[in-house]
Amino acid sequence: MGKDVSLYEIFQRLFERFGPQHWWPGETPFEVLVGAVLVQNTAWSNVEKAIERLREAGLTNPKALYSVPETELEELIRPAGYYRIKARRLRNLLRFCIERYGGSLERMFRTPLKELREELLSINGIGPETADSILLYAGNLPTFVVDAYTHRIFARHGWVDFDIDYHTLKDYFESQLEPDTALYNEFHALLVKLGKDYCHKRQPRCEECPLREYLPEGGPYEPV
DNA sequence: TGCCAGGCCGGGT
DNA sequence: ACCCGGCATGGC
Repeated sequence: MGKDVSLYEIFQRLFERFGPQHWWPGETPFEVLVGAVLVQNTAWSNVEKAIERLREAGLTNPKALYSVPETELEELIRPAGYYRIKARRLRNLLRFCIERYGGSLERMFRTPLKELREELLSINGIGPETADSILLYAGNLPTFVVDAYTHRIFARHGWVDFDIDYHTLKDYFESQLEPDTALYNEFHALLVKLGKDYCHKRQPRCEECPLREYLPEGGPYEPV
């Protein structure tokens, strides 16, 4: 796997082209945590509207947000889509933060990475990408975030199989890269930028893609 | 108009 | 152990 491509080289290409992305687009660790749930299979533009409503309502910490009745929370986050299931998932996460860490994210993120990751994954509604996004972007802990863009970009180049699972791809990145929070943060952000601009699901625009020289003969691979 | 977006869960084979 | 439908809004 990986076909002798250097991830550092790929990172360098992307960074030269796009520059620093200053991710995650959230002002505080709490907003990042909330955004990680709201963005599940959803465009970020929709999530922004929901976060803005929470901010306007002064719901800026776990206890405050958990005190909001579920049906009211549903209406607040409605622009983010899947609003009923996301309200439930968000409350599952908030309850965990409150019951386990007294509502202090600072305390929560002092927990050893592997241990906290397992705890997050045990919450209904928190899968591997949401957990890793919270750990990396809210907690500054060195865990690599894999998402649909990462998978699509790497599979289309033939660097990994289309049917690779989340943890195998994650482990591939972490085995090739030093455990560096800033690097993981920037790399994932750059992959999302590349994905949005050049690697859409239906119509990739390889002509101007910064990785075009790595394309396989005959264009990008497709799922079998 | 229809397709897509920074997933995840639960029920059915 | 897979496989698949459901969840929902907003932008192009």
